[in-house]
This record gives sequence, structure tokens and C-alpha cells, in this order.
Amino acid sequence: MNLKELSQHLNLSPTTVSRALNGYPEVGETTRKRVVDEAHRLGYRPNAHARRLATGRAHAIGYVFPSDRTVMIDPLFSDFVAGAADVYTSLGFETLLHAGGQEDEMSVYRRYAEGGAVDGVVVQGSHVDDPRIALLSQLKLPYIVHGRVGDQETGYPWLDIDNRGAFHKATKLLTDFGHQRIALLNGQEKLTFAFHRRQGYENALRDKGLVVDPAIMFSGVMTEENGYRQSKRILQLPKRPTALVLSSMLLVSGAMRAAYELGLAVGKDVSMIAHDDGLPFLNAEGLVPALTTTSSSIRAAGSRVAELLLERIENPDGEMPQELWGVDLIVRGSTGPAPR
Amino acid sequence: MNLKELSQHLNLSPTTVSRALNGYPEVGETTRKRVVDEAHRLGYRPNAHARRLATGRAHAIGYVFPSDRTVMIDPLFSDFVAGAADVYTSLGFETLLHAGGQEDEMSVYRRYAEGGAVDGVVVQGSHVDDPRIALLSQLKLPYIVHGRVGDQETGYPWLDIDNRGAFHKATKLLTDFGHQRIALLNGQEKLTFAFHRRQGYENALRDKGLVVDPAIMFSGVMTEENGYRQSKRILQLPKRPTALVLSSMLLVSGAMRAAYELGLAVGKDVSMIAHDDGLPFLNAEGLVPALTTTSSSIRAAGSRVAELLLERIENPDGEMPQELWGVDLIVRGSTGPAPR
DNA sequence: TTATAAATTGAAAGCGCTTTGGATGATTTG
DNA sequence: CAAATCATCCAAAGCGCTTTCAATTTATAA
Repeated sequence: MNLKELSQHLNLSPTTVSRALNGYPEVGETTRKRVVDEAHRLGYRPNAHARRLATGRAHAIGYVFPSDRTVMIDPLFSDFVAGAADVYTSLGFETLLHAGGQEDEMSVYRRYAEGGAVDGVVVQGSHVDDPRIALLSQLKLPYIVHGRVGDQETGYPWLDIDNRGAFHKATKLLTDFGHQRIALLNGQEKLTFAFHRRQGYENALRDKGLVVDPAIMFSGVMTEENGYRQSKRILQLPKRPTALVLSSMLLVSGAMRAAYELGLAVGKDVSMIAHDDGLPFLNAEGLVPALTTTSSSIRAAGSRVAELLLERIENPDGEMPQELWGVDLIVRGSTGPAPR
Repeated sequence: MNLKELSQHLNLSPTTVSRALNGYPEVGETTRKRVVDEAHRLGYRPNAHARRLATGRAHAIGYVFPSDRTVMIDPLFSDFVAGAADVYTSLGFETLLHAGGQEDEMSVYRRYAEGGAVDGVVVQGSHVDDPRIALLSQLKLPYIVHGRVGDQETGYPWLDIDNRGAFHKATKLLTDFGHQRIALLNGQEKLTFAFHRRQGYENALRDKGLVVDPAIMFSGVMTEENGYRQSKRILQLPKRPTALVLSSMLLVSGAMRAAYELGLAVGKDVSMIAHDDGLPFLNAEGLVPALTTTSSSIRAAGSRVAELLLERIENPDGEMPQELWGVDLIVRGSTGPAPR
């Protein structure tokens, strides 16, 4: 069943039927109703590709994952995409996923731009020094960045959470509790979010005149195992830290394991505070003691990024969105006064 | 830059250029080279939609997620899709994601089938009684099921791991170690994989004449928190089990936490064995003690499913793929003789 | 009542590609 | 040397939709 057949059924021209279905005003209300009803009755669905070819709009958004496995693998990204897919789906857009393959990320963007496969893309996992932005601007392919490119804030559209502020708050809470030696277990610091978190952490330490000690800092892939290993290493140092700041709930999972094993009571012997992205399978409140967190839903960010991108596609010359989300500090049982 | 322009540059007809680029034999080798080189030089990319309209093939595969959030949310699904996306990408197929929205899953399939948006779909999270299979067969939309529909094995294409066998093996290992009371922490048993795992578990118990006790069995969403809560509940029962069989590494994470908290040594006071889907952020070997697992990479399954689906699209009347993957039992430190 | 504007409808020309059914000239065969 | 075969190439007809432009009908104004 295609447009032509449908229009013959109705004794109308394809033109009119097309207009009726797409809500154009030049068609009488009675005919519109007739058309819509019949289309529904016959289960007519317009051919997506024909429409795209005719309109030049793909009605699709692309997510291309860096070939770097450590990124694709991260459950944060899935949750972020899930939030976005919700939005696209409800607005009739497709969500395209591009992962792996020999073709590199940049050339995928080129193909997207020139082949018209998508109307826009979302850049995830932004690096401190990210070449993708320049390319996309040049390609005139609408895009939005989740995160930021290092400290650059102007000239491109982005949505980010205040990672620096969050980790400043988190660390300050600990110093206010009297902690003097505070460890940091961070993500890969080539990624902007981790870079910012480290800055927040360091600034808070410096505010109190505390030293920044690389021996109690870790930067790497945020797996449970790294959380365990690094915590264990750090908590066995001669000058053991009394608190840990962690970049992910997965790291926490490992860190708690290490603490239990070393016989350290979380919230007493060692305080922990982590950033919680709201991963559905790992709940900060469900831990014992409940975990103090800086908290921000990555899924919500995914949805909002999707909205902003669609607006931007609709109106490319509109204002360039640049949203910085505040992060809540939620104090629970895993943080307490420094032991003496 | 489109086909027409490119062909004018070359003083050839669009026909010849198209053929040269797509590897048809009716074009001279010298011209082909000329065409390919020039196309490359000018950065020509065929318009994806035009090609699709002309060929009638979407060159895309759809993944529609059940509106049930507990499924979309599961990191297993992301890893499964990631594995598949790898394959599609490298073969020039797009991966379409459909999540949420008001449109229900079934009507998305209808739209896909009639609008030609995709060449096929993958059914994930198969239920014991899954209505999707009947619909898809009727729609003549090529598909493949990851998992099975209850005990039905014929009449539809599927790839599954031997969940029943895996959990039989796992439970048998424990009974062979002399365990008499063995708890099960399972996924939602409306999902076939969990249903099968339970069967494997129960059969192994019955083999030894042990009772199946609902009091030490759990079925639900596989989160860390459920792992913790249920293990804690079960390990505090008057007749405490000496071993746990778990359906997911996330459950293990919580279960270990519970064990530590109750002062039970894993591998001695309580044995644990879990199914490991190879999630990259939660490593069974990295636990202490290293976890005994039944192990099977869900990512690899994703890739294989993708391959099978593509073959099926290529050749719809070929043999119907039905693959049952064996599951390895890897014995590590978390299992030991029953304490007396 | 007639000229004019407004509301509806349709014919036809794309969108950029693939593919059928020839053409053309070069090569081989009897 | 004529006939048949090959190797190349091209014109043109779609694929199923949207959209411009024109035609027709109906409502409104003079």
C-alpha cells in the first residue's frame, strides 16, 4: 500500500492525500478526515526513505561511538543514549548508532554530512582537546556536545554538568569534616569531565592549604575492579587517607569491597563520596551505609541534549545552547568526621 | 556533489558511474579506476536515502526496546547491542534504536514492515510467552530472537545460550561439594533466560533429592541493591543456605557486600557462583575471592545474532538458524566444600 | 449579477540513486 | 568476409514521496 494506491482508493490525487496526511492547511476538513480514516483503515505507512529523499530531511540523529572500547563499553553512555532515544522516538526521529568498524569517527561524520543520513549528531565523551568540534562546524552538520572541550566555553553548543563545582563541594564537605588526606579515584583525565573533577578536587584542597598528592590519586577506566585495586592500594599506604572521592558508582562498588576487606568502617574509618549518574542498577541509597553523593541524572541529560539538538536543527541560526547544570550534594551516611 | 555532477565531471553517464562504484562487471577496468579515483578525490558519497529508495533495501537493522523500563535499563542489553552494532557498521548497515515513546512495540514493528525503514529486527528479552514472534512472522519482517520463547524451539530463528544447562552445572558443582541448602537469586522469571535457569537449578537439586524451597529463591530485577537485600535476607534465615547461585554479576556485587557485612567468608562460609555475561565493567576474576562463574559473552552473542540476521535477510528461504551455545563453567575461589 | 478573492484540488516535476533494455563498436568465429 | 559474440556504455524509466504551479470550484464583495 503506497500513496498512489491509497489515493486511487479515495479518488483523490496523491498530492491531496499527502497534504491531508501531513496536516497542510490547503485541504478541506471533510476530505482530510476521509483520508486519515481510510489511511488508518488500510494501515498505510508512508515509505520512510521516499519521504526523506523528497524532503531532504533524514529525521534521524546519529550517535557515533569512539572506536576506543573503554568508552563504548561504559554503561553511562548507554543510559545517556537511552534518555535521548526516548525523546527522538516520541518525536518521530530515528536514533542511529554507529559503533566500531574500521571507518574512523571523523570519516563517519563526513559521510553523514554529505550523504544526508542524519540531520544532526551528538558528541559524547568530549575530550579536553577534541578535534571533532572543528570538523563538525566545518561540515555544517548540526551537533551538540555533551560535556565541554576542556575550558573552552564559547563557539559551540553544549550541555554539561558542573563537574568542577560538584567535586569542589564534595571535597569541601570532607575538609570541613576535618579530613586532611583525601584520595581521588577519577575517570580518564583526557576526558573533560574527569579533568574538571580533578580541578574541583584540587581547588578545594588548596583552599584549605592541603597538599595535592599524586600518590593518592588515580585516573583510569571506571570499573569495579579498578575501584577495588586502587582503593586497596591507597588505603594500605603508610599515610592512609581518611576519605575517598570517587568519580563513579562502579568505583564505589569496588572501593567498599576493599574497605570491608581491610576492616575499615565506611563513614567512620574512611569516608566516601562519589558522583552518582543515576545508573538504574546501582543505587547509592541502597548501599550500607547509604552513600553521600553529588548527583545528576545522565539519562535526563541525554533527553535534554536531544531536545536542544532538535531545536537547533529546526532553527540553526537561533541562539547557541550552552547549559551548565548544577549538581546536588546529597549527604548520607558514608561521610563523617575525620577519625583521629 | 551527487551522482549526476560526478558523472559530468567524468564525461560518463550516471549509469556507468553507479556501476563502477558498486562493482558491477559491465564496466571497463580503466574506467572503473578513473571513476573510483575521481569519486574519492571529490569526496563523493552517495545519498543514503536515494539508494534505499531505489534498491528497496534499507540497509538498516532495528532494535526496539520494550517500553518496560527494567529491560531498557539493563546494561546487558547495551552490551548486546554494542556487539551487534560492530557487525552492522562494518558491513555498511545502520543500527536503529527505538526506545520508549507512546507507540508500543508491536506497532513499531508494523511500521517498520510497511514503511521499509529496516531490513530486519532483533528481538531481545524474549518472554516465556512472547507475542512478538507471531506478529513478526505474519508481517514477513525478517527477524531473529535472542533467547527462546519458553520451551518452544522450532518455527522461528533464534540464538540462545544453554541457560538450563549452565545453571544445572553450577548447582551440581555445589551439590557435589556437599551443599544441601542452595539459594537462587534470579532475574525476572517471565523472561525465558531466567525461567530456564530456574529449571536447571531445580533439576540439579532434584537429582540429589534436595528440596526446592521458595524461601531461599528470588526472582526480580537484577540490580546491585536486590543482590544485597535478598542475600542479606536469605543469609539471615534460621536455616541459612551455604551457597548462592546468582543470575548476574550485579547481583553478586550486592551479595558479596551482604556476606562481608554478616561476617561470612565467601568461598568458605558461603559459596557463590554466578552467571557472567562478560560485562566489561564488572570482572569476575577481579573479585576476592575470584568468582566461580558460568560464563558466556553477551557481546559475542550480539555479534553472532547480527551475522545470522544478515544472512537471513540475504537468503530468507535458507535454513532457519537455531543456535544453542554451550556455557563454560569456570571454577575459581568463591566455591568450596560445604561447611559443617 | 459579475468581478474578485479564497478555498480546494491536481498535474507534473523533482529528490538522487539503481536497473532494464538497448545501442555501439571491437573481437571472435565459421 | 559475414555473422555472431563480447565488452562497454548510455537513455530512460522507475522507487514513493513532496511541493510548485496551475486549474477549478466556491464564497465574497461590489
